[in-house]
Amino acid sequence: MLNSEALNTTEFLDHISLDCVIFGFHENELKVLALHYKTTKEYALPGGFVRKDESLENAAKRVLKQRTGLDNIFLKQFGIFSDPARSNMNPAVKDILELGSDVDINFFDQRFISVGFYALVEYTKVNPTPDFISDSCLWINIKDDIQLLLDHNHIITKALEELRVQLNYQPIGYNLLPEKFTMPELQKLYETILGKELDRRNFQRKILSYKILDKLDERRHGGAHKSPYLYAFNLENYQKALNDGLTGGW
Amino acid sequence: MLNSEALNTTEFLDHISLDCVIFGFHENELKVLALHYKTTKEYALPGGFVRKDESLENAAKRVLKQRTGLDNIFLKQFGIFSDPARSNMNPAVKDILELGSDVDINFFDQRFISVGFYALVEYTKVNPTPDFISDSCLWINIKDDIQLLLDHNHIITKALEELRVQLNYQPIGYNLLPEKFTMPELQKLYETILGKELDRRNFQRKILSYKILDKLDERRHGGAHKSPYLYAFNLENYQKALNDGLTGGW
DNA sequence: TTTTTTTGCGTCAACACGACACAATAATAG
DNA sequence: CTATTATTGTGTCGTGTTGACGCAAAAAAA
Repeated sequence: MLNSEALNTTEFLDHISLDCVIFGFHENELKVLALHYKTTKEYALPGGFVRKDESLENAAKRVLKQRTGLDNIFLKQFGIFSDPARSNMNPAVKDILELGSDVDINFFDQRFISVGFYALVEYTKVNPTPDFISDSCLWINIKDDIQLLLDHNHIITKALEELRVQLNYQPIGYNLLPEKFTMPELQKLYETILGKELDRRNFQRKILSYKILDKLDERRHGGAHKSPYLYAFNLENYQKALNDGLTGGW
Repeated sequence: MLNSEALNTTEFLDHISLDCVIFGFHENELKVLALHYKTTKEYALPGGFVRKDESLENAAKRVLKQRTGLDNIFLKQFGIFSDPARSNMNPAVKDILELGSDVDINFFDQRFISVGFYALVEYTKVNPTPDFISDSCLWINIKDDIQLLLDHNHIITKALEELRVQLNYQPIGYNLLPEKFTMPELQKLYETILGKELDRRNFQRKILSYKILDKLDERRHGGAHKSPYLYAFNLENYQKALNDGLTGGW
């Protein structure tokens, strides 16, 4: 089961790792992609190391591609986790030891400074794929407070804080929702990220004022009650809003 | 001139460096602290490496203390610079070679992933102190477009962008201005960071609405024309605004 | 004493925001 | 087939915020 990434630790820079908080939105819940280790049965964030001729961003994209199958996803570096004690007694080392004597245990047992990235992905497009020390790759619900490896819970908390800040000066949603969606769905996404409820009518007025949505002629049928209109993001204006920011302030 | 930091390269983690963009405000100009190398005569940002038992934040604080003499200054990690090509052909290696054969040239000549921090300091309190490969430590004006080492100009640009973002959801000024200051001085600081002019009266109304300023009974005399009132930051409310954010958005 | 520039304080219309009202739907229950 | 019920589309209204600008007071310099 060992793949080439696991064996050739000499390909990687020492001391530097990265962890990805991959956010997905499904059934009105905010979820994060996690791995479940074969041996210690612990949960962990998908992570990886940096090749000696590779940028951090490319390393993160490589990890994301391997765990989700996706390219071109929204990705942002949001923090660094460098407490010297953070990787002491890393139980994942046990998982790696089980994999055989050809594994460079010295590489995995060193101190790592980990760079945190968060990614926004469309839940249904993800094909969760475990790595060589995991038996599964799965979505965990943020609200479930599942205990993760090392400081990974802390990393998720910090990623969510950054995502909330981002919500205030950038549009969000294109990466998390399907192509067509209803206004209540978009609102639920915002409410879930913010952790609080918003007024339905004021939300619609504000989000429409950004001009990043195209109202379609279609409606979503099948649900009970009045069928809502479908919307799609106007990519041109969305991209402009990403670059210029939304509210401005000064 | 070699200090212990220069000699004991084995104390440091490989591949990881940090660079500090230390902002100061003087004579209505935004400045950045830079080093001037002895041999290559190049300008560079103050930087350093991470001890094997030290967090990145503490390493940055150590560098700041050494270059400015200051403790407890505003410090924020704002980006990582990891392009594999960024430290190729580093001319600073030449500077280090000149310092003698007891220098571990292999340490300095490796690939570095550099973590960027920016700091906000009170100009007059800084005691600029060169390091062992520099003959001077000096303030350079951001507008002067002085050519710096490697990607350091790019790092400054990114730091300034982050500072501008910060301006929109956090108060700024306590770390950059003296204890007492006038409203026009505070406005000039904002205008310099933003790179645009603001309406005097609207600026005052908005900044006062944040309740982070105490208006003093003193005025600044000596300048030509009407003497402006002095203000001081209300530290309690300032700290609250730092934690809670200013405008909110959602 | 006059001039010139800056500062303190204020006004007004346009716009944005929070709270809430009401009619139109659409699946479902009777 | 009709009534029910929860949800959605649209609008209003009072309040607060913002941008643009007016004017008199002040203080050094002419």
